[in-house]
Amino acid sequence: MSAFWLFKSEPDAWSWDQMVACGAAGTGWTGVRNHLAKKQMQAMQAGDLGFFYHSNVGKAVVGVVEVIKTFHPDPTDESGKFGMVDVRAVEPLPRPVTLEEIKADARFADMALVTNMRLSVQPVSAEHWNAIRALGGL
DNA sequence: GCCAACGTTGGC
DNA sequence: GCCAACGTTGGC
Repeated sequence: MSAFWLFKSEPDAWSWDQMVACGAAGTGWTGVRNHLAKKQMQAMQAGDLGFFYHSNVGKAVVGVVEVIKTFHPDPTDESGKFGMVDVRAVEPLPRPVTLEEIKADARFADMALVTNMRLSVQPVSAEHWNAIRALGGL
């Protein structure tokens, strides 16, 4: 059974539009320098789906991505300690789901986005996945 | 731009 | 191996 994830990115650094521009070939999710986030990526399988979340500017889930390559070295990591997965854009949410909405909804009280907001790559339960998709109009 | 939360580093 | 200092993230 495949799992669900959430990838955070500051749109100034890497935006959904840039993700879409990479097309089916996707791109490496570089730059993760956190061991807990690394652990999440090591658990990912090709075909797993994730939300693309814009932090800081927008603060909303804006799209769906698919993991297309499992954990492998991150060329931007000089220490060699971390790594990345490759992801591609699948589809945008017709209506972005904002952090404000997620925080206001009791269903998401135990979601990592709320309880551990600083984790940049996090797992999402099937319940949360379906609820946010529905809020986003998918 | 500020600051709280949290992770990491480095001295002991 | 502990813990204080420091750096970074990210909401506000």
